[in-house]
Amino acid sequence: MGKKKETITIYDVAREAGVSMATVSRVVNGNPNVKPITRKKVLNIIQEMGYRPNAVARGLASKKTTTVGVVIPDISYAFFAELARGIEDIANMYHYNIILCNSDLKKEKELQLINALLEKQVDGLLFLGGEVTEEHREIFAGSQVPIVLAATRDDVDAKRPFVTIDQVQAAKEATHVLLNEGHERVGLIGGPLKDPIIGYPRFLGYKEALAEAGVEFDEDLVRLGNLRYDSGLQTAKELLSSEKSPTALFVVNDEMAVGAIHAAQDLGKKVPDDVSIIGFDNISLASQVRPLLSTIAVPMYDIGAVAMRLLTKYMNDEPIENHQVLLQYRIDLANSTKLKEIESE
Amino acid sequence: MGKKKETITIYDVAREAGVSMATVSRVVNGNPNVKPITRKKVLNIIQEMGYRPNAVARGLASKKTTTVGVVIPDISYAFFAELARGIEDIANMYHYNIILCNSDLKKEKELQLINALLEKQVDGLLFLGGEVTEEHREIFAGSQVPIVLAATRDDVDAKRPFVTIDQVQAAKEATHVLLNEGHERVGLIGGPLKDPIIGYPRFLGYKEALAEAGVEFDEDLVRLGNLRYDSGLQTAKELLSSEKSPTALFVVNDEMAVGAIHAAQDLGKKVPDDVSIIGFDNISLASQVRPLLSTIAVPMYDIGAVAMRLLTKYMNDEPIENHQVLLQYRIDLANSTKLKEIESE
DNA sequence: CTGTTAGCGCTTTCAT
DNA sequence: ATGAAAGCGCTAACAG
Repeated sequence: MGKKKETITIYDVAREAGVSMATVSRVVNGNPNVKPITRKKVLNIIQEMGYRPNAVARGLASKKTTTVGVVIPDISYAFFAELARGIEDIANMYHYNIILCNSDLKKEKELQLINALLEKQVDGLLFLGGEVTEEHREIFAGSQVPIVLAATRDDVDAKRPFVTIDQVQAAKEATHVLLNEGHERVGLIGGPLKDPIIGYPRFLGYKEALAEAGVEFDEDLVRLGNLRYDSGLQTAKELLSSEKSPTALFVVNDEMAVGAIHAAQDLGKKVPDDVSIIGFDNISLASQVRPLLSTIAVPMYDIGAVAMRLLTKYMNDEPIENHQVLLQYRIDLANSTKLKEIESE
Repeated sequence: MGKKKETITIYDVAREAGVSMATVSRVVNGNPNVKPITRKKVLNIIQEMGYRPNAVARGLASKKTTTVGVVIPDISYAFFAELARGIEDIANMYHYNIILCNSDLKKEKELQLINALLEKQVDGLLFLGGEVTEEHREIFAGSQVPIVLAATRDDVDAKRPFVTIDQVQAAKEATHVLLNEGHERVGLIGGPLKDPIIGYPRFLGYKEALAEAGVEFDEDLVRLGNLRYDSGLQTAKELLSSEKSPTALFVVNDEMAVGAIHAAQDLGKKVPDDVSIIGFDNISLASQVRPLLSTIAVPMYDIGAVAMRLLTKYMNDEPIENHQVLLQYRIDLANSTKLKEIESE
């Protein structure tokens, strides 16, 4: 595997080309202050010798690595994979590479990963999902590099930049879609309530919508899952075969929502005739199920892209208007709900 | 965002602790040749000063970055996301970080990314998907670091390490599942035939199975898609509403296969009663559809994990038995086919 | 067990 | 337009 080949450095190129290291450096970095003929000569030697600049040495000397760290809960989860794609595309566009780390939402792992990334001298950091605790803030504060939150926010540190959507509002609107269909019993399949990013705010939106509609909150119509398909299938089965089975379900993410659709169908119920279901996220699965899932369309790719773009601005000291951005979501009514028009509040 | 803070180095720690840089370095790197009391003192100073080792400087001095490059077609594609998770988990376990790059299977982009990763002095490289061309081989050969292929292989360079499955054989077996049900017209929804990783070998497996069964290959029963759901939906609709509509379909990946299931259902056909369908990959979608999709279960996570583990062996000069590994796949018969027992050849 | 001393390969003033 | 030289922060012999 080609071991042991002596590495050829900028010094070797300089010697062969009969110029100084500085000049080779200028050529490599596209500095215009090089006579065209010199540039050509150097370029030729570089080609001949197969010289490849050492980015680590460059990083040490210039204090820039053109690498950003990305801490993400789980890349195998469709929602985050899509987000990551947005991040990487923009990073690539600005000539950055990303070091991708899965945190599984574990605080200790998050902290350890953030530290490791800072040690690697990333030029910036994107932190996704997971709660921002005091320990996070401490590390963030001690870091020299810009850090942007994506798909989450820090309610304590009011200054921390972020890119996400208004979770509570979106959840409220999703619930209203069902309430507007005239259901008496609108159930909820939620996520863990300690989860400050999904579980809690979407639960809150549900409750607020009920309150606004003057419908009493009924604990018996609520089940909490772990955001995975099986969990949606399971909890929906419970709910739909319970005594006061809801005739409409707000499920806080698509994966569980599709599970809920199948639960209903397995119980012999028609969706949306017997039970209306609305999800949240708009992952591709939402359009790969029958009936097509109505859902809150979260601009996942854009959240990643915008967050990365924001980060590049910090890294290049560009002027920034909005340090904290709430992206628009869309209510995407398909065939798992009855109403076809978007009701505004 | 905490800019401008003077960076504190190993030298500062050494001074404060009244020891040499070398000793601090030893402490930081867990070198046992340090008197416990000295270690403790240094550790305290490190803590007090909030010293964070600079991995870039370390990388330059030690010629090791504990970072590996990963070139992957598209992280937002479930198959690769799962693979990436396997890669990252093992990388993490061995204290490596991964730089993740999407290539979209574009040759030029692949080459450019590989070069960028090598410039960044990654300790190793994982290359997934995409054809390995002569230009790839040239760069690989000129590189100093180990390079392992995952989910693909190089049929020209017989020495290039890889971890994947036997695509042709698996496709053959998938087709046999359908043939064994006694169908006269077994159709194929394939991928691009120029794709040497999925499209071509799985097509080959299909043809070979027909040949073995003494069934004549009929071009009219074949459609090629782009591996995405919509494409499966579309091509299956064509095929199933054509004159000699097949009564069984081998679809070369799950996403298209689920599209095919829905196409059949949209046409009022029952799966598997009117048409049997078998997919390939076993992404989570396969178990999130009704009927549950029968498929070739590819150990995606394991391919990533094993490839990464193999790479660590190269990086640490560990002895290696198998430089090229074909992982086992499983035939996962669910409800989109009729037969419930695995037929061996 | 600890310190000294060279670099690692490149960028970056500062001269010229 | 080009060169000389001083680091960047750390590891790795080599002494002692």
